[in-house]
This record gives sequence, C-alpha cells and structure tokens, in this order.
Amino acid sequence: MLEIKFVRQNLPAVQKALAARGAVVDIETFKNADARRREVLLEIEELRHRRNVVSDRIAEMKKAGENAQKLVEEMREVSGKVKMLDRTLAENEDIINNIILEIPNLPHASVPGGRDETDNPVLKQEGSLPQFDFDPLPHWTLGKNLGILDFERAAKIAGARFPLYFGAGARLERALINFMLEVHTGGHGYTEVLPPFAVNRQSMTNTGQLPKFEEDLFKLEGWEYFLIPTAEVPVTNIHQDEILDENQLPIYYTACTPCFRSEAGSYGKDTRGLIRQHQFNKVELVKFVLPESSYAELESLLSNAENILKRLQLPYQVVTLCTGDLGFSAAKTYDIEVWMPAQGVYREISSCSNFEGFQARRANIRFRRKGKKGTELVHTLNGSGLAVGRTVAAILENCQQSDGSVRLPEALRPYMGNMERIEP
RNA sequence: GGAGAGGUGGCCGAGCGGCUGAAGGCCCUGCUCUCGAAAAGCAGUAUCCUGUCAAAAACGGGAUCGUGGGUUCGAAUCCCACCCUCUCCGCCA
Repeated sequence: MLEIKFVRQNLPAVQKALAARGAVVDIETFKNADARRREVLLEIEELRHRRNVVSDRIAEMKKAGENAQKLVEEMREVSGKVKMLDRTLAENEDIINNIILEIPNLPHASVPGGRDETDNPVLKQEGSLPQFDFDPLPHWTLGKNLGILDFERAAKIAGARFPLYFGAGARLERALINFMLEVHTGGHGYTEVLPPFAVNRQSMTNTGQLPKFEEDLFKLEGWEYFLIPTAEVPVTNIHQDEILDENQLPIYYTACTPCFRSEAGSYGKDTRGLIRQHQFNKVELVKFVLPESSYAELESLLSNAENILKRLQLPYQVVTLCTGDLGFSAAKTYDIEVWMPAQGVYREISSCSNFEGFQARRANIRFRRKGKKGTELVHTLNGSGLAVGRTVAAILENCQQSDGSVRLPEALRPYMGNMERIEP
C-alpha cells in the first residue's frame, strides 16, 4: 500500500510508475473520494469540537444546579448531524481504501523497464552446465524410474498437481530442508521459525495477496482462513501492529513451510513433474530492516539464497525482474533460475524482493529511532532459500548418470546418511 | 462442546458516566550529583488523522482504553454482537 498522502501529492508520478508496470488505477474516483473525505472530515471535526466544549459546559451547569436543557437539546441535534456525516465519511474511506489496496508498489529507480519476463536482463550466470553423453531425462521420468516420485497415485489421493515421494525421494526432500535451514540459521544468521500454515484475511491483505489475488489462494470452507501460498505471509505478519526499537533491527527469520497455490490460470502449463504444484515445500527468508539499508540487505539476501545453489553445485542465473514482470508488492526483485538440462532452460527457483515500506504500511510494522520522536515504517524483504521441490527436480536432472542413477551433491550427503547416489 | 475470568500506553497496572489521553510503577531520554559508573533527585516520554504552512518545526482541532454497533448532551466506564487470551470440566491428537 502506498501512503494516501503520497498518492494525493504525486498523482502524475504514481500514474507514470504504474503504467510502467502495466497497472491501471482509477485515479479519478480516488481524487473525488479523497477530496470529499477531507471536506466531510473538516465539518465533522468542527461539530465534534463544539460538542466537546458545550458538553463540558453542561457538566459545569449541572454541578452548579442550573438548567442546561436548552444546550442539551441543541447538542442532540449536533450529534445527529455528526452521525450522518460519519456515514458519508465511512463511505468515502471505503472507496479510497479499496483503490489504494489495489495499487501495486512503485518500482525502484534501478528496476529495468520492460513488458514481461522476456525483458528481464540476466545479471549473472554461475556454475558450469553439466555435459551428458546421453539424452538427459526429465526429472519426472527419473523419479518414476527410481521409484521415488509417483504422480499417478498422488492424483488418486488428491488430484493433479500434488506430490507423492517415496523412500530416498522423500528423504532427499527432508535432507534439503535440513540442509537449507542449517545453512541459513548457521552462517547466515537467520532465526528459525515454524509459523501457522493457515492465516486470516488481515494477514493476507498485509502482505499483498489480498484483496486482488484471492483466486490464487486456497480458502478453508466455512472458515475465514486461507492456506498460506508462502511462508512470507505468516512470517512477515509476526510483527504486525508492532513498534520495534531501532536496535532490534535487522531481524532475520527463516521458515520451512508447505505452500499452497491454486495455480488458477496456469492450466496446461508445466503439467508434468515438480515444477508447478498445488502443494510444495519452501524454505523462506524474511527480513525486517532499516529503510536506509534495505537495498544492501536485498543483495545479501540474494547471496544467501545463491549460496544454497553454490553449495549444491547447481548451475543457475540471476535475472532482475523488469517493471512489467514485477510482483504486486515488490519494489525490486531478483529471480534465481536453476538450470534444467532435460528442457534446456533455466527455471525460477527463488525470488528475492525488497518491498520497502509497502507491506509494513499495510501490516503497520514500525520502529522508533533512538532519541527521535515519532515512528517510521520498517522495510521488509523476503526470498526463497529455496523452493524445495524444484531443488529436488534440479538435482535429479543435473546429477543424473548414464546408468539412471543420481549422484548426490557432496554437501547433501551428511543429511542423507552419507548416501552417495540414488539408485533404482 | 459446557462453566467462569479477562483484554487499558513500549511493558506492568489503576480507573468503572463529565474534573481521565488516561493515576502509580517500570523501561527509555535529558539534566543534577560523581573522576566516571551505579544509586538518588528533577524533568520529559503514546499513536493516527487533520488545519495554519511550500515544507519542517511549532501551535490549534479531532480520534484512539480488543473490534464493530447502540444508549447518552457527554462512554475506557452502561447495553448488544463479534474476535482474542486465560482457568476448570468433557472430548481428541
């Protein structure tokens, strides 16, 4: 959410920035409702002031034993008027709120212009692509051959786009989770968190999933709860409505949670394998930082996520999302894309974003500077460190051998009981 | 599911129709004292909206005692609904 005052004072700039994203906002309605709101507010405050003054007078008169009936009647009228105006005020505030909640964040000045993902510039490429003297198999075939992935049975249990792992596959997923969490809580300095996997409407609104993207979420029938699409939601909301001390910042959290996504609108896309599932595990990194350091924190967040791929020796590239591909709440985002040899493409495995004050304003997360009056919004950031299912897919494809086995990255072996390879 | 208790500022906690944006304490900040620190003393210390203003500061106004309604000239205080927390009983992992 942008600040109302800011939108009011910078309408042209806001419109221009939103056009770069391809977002359309009803600025006219906003302007009218905003003007009307302030007009009504002024009137209400004047009436209330009068009522406050006269009410005190009535109290005095009553104490002195005087008759205040005339004033009482007059104030009865004033109160009725206030009540009516209150309704008008609320109506206009609703209009403003509905619009402002649907305005995406403004892209940071360093974000490259562009229309969609094809315009995302590659920032760097790391690791060397594996060379095969055979045709590398897609991970779903490898998984089936190895007896560790079973999408047919998963479909029986739940439906399409649900995972079912067996044996070394299930263990690989668990090993990756432990490996990632150990790396982040160790050298990277994150505190591990295990949050709720369902959240309320307010939390979803705070991080920006609602009100615009409700169709992407799983909602529990008969409950005002949503399954989380990412740990970003519960973890960012840990500090909602809090005023933090400057010296508490920065705060780093990491959490592994299942993520649930309806994937509405992606029918027919990535229908095979672990790439696009209704349920997947993800290790998430979340930061609460001082505004002046948030872009440096974005760089270190990115390198924390990259570190996992480096230690797993998986080749990847980093792209900067262009204005047209930027997510709703983000001011700047880097995507890390891992090499998938069977398809010969890089696939997103992590997304690292700086939201600046956008989520903090919605979630009301502020801090106080030492010796200074007032509060400021913290800046929030998050990134995947990493999506676990896709990491499994990447390991299977990149580390496959001609005999159909998969040679495990060395960093992972301690978490797999020193297993060196997964064999049929 | 049944019975009860409670939600007040950064924290603890008093208040239970007007004199309360809220006693008292703690934390924090500044000053005094001290070579310095501690202790002690003094002072300050909520947030949001809004007006004057180019802006900041300052000053004025309004709102906020879980949330939303209601009663009243006037509500932290009375009424209703909802949310949340805690205790006991039952049930269940």
